[in-house]
Amino acid sequence: MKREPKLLRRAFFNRDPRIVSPELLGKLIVRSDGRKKIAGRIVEVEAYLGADDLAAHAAAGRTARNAVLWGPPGHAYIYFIYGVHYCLNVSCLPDGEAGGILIRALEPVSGIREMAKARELADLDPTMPHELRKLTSGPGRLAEALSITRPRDNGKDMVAAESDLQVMDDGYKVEEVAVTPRIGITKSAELPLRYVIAGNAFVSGKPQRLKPDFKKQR
DNA sequence: GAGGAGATCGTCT
DNA sequence: GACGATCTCCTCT
Repeated sequence: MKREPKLLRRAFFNRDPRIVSPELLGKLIVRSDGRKKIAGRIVEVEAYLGADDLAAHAAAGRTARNAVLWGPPGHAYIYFIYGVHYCLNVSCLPDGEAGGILIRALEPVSGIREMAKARELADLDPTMPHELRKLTSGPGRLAEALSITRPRDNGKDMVAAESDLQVMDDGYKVEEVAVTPRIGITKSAELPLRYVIAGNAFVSGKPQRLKPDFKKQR
């Protein structure tokens, strides 16, 4: 099933975020740190649109802060929030049109020790599922785990071969996508623009109660 | 287990 | 000068 990860093409992101979001689930975010690869599988995203979407940073028009959202597709838009956290988005749509996808949660795939160190959870036990969740189950958490910051990564091309922050496809197939309203916003809060891999344990928020018929996934 | 508050700063009004 | 696409810790039940 899975194969050697391949870089996504820019054309993948040159579409409406609502189209790209569900397809982005199951792909890998890969941080190259020297020889080390730190990777996580995308299990939760939110689409943010342009002027019509009041919750989007692009809604107020183009500013120095959100310029990446208006630029070419496949680039990293990193913003700083609550004076504490960074969050990672990938720009969508062609140069001149605003749109992006917030990466809200990852399932750790490789470099778990490095993630734990970056999160200052050095004594975390990677064999305990509820401990692993603390690494990347939330936008602020995953940015910290991958050492993503605005000064370092904003505007970075995520589909360039030489980039140290990339989006890749290893052939993983998502079985079921669930769609819900977005989290933590007040404007346009009713729009169903949050996409998650149904039943995945690394989705942010309170751990989902597993249904009795839930088949443990591999 | 649930709920609330504090942290802390860039960005825009 | 206000506030935000969040997380953690603390208190109360």
